[in-house]
Amino acid sequence: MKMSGGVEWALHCCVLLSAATEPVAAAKLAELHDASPTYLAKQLQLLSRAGLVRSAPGQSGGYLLTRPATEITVLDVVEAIDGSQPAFRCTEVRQRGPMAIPAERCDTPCPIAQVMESADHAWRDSLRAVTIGTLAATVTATTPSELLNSVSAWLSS
Amino acid sequence: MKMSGGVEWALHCCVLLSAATEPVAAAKLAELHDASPTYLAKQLQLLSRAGLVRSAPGQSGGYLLTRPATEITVLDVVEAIDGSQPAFRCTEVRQRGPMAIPAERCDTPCPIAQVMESADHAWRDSLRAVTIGTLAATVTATTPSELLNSVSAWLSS
DNA sequence: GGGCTGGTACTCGGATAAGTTGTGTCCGAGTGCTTCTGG
DNA sequence: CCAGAAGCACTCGGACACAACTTATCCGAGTACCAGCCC
Repeated sequence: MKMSGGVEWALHCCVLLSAATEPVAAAKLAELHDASPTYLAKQLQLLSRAGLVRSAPGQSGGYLLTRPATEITVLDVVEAIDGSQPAFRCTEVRQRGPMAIPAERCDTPCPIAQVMESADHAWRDSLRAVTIGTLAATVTATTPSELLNSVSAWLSS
Repeated sequence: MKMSGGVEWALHCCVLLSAATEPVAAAKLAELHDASPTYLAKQLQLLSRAGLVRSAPGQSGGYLLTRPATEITVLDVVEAIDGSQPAFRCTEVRQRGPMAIPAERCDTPCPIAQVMESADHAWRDSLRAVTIGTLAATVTATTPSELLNSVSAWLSS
């Protein structure tokens, strides 16, 4: 039960991109977060496939959000990186072994799977309630403005 | 983001053990669930270490629940098998890279970690709300009594 | 006949190998900027 | 001086190795039951 480590980097990138007006190259994002440039590039490609960011090729290219940050939920990013499949997958143990229950008598779903699905929904709802915009607002509120300015200045360099 | 497959087997075993009065051997549980005997044995050992089940050695030994099924939550089983660590672990990206924020200025927790922790709590709360007893009651209510009887008869054989 | 002792067969427990998924990396295709040349 | 086109440097994109973890397995230690023996 371990989430991909790339999720954290992807979220940080999205928060940063929400404050950027020009495309930011993957290499810059990687250097800023002290991450593997090539590996973070892979995560950005996943975000691009999910339609959350748009890549701008060329010399002064990079990545940019496709939507306003307030319309991108944390769940969107998590599912883009980590996949949208639930953590628990019922293998229908009931229908296996010497005491197997025939499939036609399994009209009700396995209660274990139900519990897991319910928990998964609760988790996803919690992540869906927060947007990248919310995160960015919290960051700007709790970080000294001088630091924010130095970061944007570093990005332009 | 994938949970250990052993969780499902462990939960099924606990539900079955909640209805057992005599110790049930790991080999029987494995055969009933059509699982690897040795691998399921490992899961049972994890449950034993967590104090959820008690092993009875000897010729007619096996496993038995240590507490009433109504006092064992699904979360207990999940954490016993899959570990109690949260799926997301904050690596404090803020304190890394050229624009690192000094640790002494990080008085507020990373908002990303906060969101993830909140979602994790929601997930755990959902799993904690259901006990093995609840699951067992659902199973007995939705399964024909003849099948339940044949299972207990098979266990005694 | 009852109690004790030794043997045995069964159980669990930890230490030990393969498969699969994440992690990290590399090089090729494509595009926008720059510069040089010609009018 | 301006327009056009070629060159170039930078970008992203997908295909390729490495590592960690989950999965699966084996063999050894320990214990309750059972049979035999002694009292």
